[in-house]
Amino acid sequence: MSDLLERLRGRGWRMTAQRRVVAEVLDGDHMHLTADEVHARAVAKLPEISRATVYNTLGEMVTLGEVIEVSTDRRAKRYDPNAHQPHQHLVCALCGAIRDVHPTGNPLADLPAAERFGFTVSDVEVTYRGICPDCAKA
Amino acid sequence: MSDLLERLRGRGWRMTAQRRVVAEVLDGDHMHLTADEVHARAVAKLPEISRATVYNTLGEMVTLGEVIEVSTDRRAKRYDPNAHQPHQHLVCALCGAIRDVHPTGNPLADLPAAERFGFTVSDVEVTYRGICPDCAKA
DNA sequence: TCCTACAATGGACACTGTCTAAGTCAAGCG
DNA sequence: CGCTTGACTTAGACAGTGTCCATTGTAGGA
Repeated sequence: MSDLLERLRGRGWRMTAQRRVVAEVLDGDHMHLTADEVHARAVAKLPEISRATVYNTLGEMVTLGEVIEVSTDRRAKRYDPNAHQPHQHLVCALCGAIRDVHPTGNPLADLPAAERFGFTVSDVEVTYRGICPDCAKA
Repeated sequence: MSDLLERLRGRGWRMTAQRRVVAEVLDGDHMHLTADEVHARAVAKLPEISRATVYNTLGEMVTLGEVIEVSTDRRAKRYDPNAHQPHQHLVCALCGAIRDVHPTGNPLADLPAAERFGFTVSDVEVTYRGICPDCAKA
C-alpha cells in the first residue's frame, strides 16, 4: 500500500511500528505537513510515539532522499514525499497554501559560470509567491 | 554616510539612536546577518539597545522595502540591505556562506498559466545550493 | 531463543522570534 | 525654549520549533 514504505524497506531500513506509521502518514493524501502535524497524525495511529522519533524519522527519510524538506515560510519545515518527481512550489503569501508546480526551463542553466564564484552548484530551489484564489476573493 | 539611513529619513521615519545604529550595522560591509548578529553588532555601538528593538526595526525596514529577508537555511532569517538591485542567492550547503548572484532569464516567465492554479503570482525566489571553494578544499 | 546493535522514549534544553506593560524620548507647537 | 503627546524602547516572559541525552525497548540475525 505504501510505495514510500517499500522503498525504505528496500534500502535495508530496520522496520519498526513507529517508522511505518510516519511513512504512512506522509504517503497519505495530506501533502506538505509540518513535523508536528505528522506527529499529531502519527499519534492518532500509535498513541505512544514520541516527538523525537518523528523528527528523527523525518530527518532520516530526507537523508535517504525519499522525502524533501520545504521551507516556504519561516515557521516550521514541511515534508514533501513527492521526492522522485522534480518540482518547485507556489505559496500563497496570505494563507500559506502550497501547490507543487512544474516550471519550464532549467534554472541551473540560468546561472552563468561567472556568477558561480567557484562553487560546485548542485541544486536549485524555486519558490513562487502570490495570492491564491480563495484569499483573492476575501 | 549611510544611504539606507537617508532613505529611511526621507520616508518620515522618526529617527532614534537605536534605529540609526541598526541601519549602520546593516549598511556596513557585513552582508546577510541574522537578527541576533545585527543585535550583537548594535550592542557594540549602543550597549543598552534591546533585542526587541532590533527585531522591530528590522521588521519595519522589511515592510518599507528597504531591506530583504532571506531564509537560506532553516535557522535564523538573514537581512539583506541590497534591496534595490534584484538578485538571488547562492548558498554553500556545508558552511552556509551566501553570495548574491544574478541569473539570466526570468523565472516568473517559466511558470505557465496552467501551472498557476488561479494564483496571482507576484514574486519568485531562487536559491542555488552547492559547495563553496573553501569547503571543497577541506 | 538469545544477543546485540540500533531505535524509541520523554523530558530538558537551545534557538529564534513575539508580546506586553511600563518607562522614555523625538519632534511639533506654542 | 520648554511642554505635550504619541511613537519608540526596554526587559523579560512566553511560544513554537527543533535537538540532545540517558535510559529503555526491540528487530532481526546467529
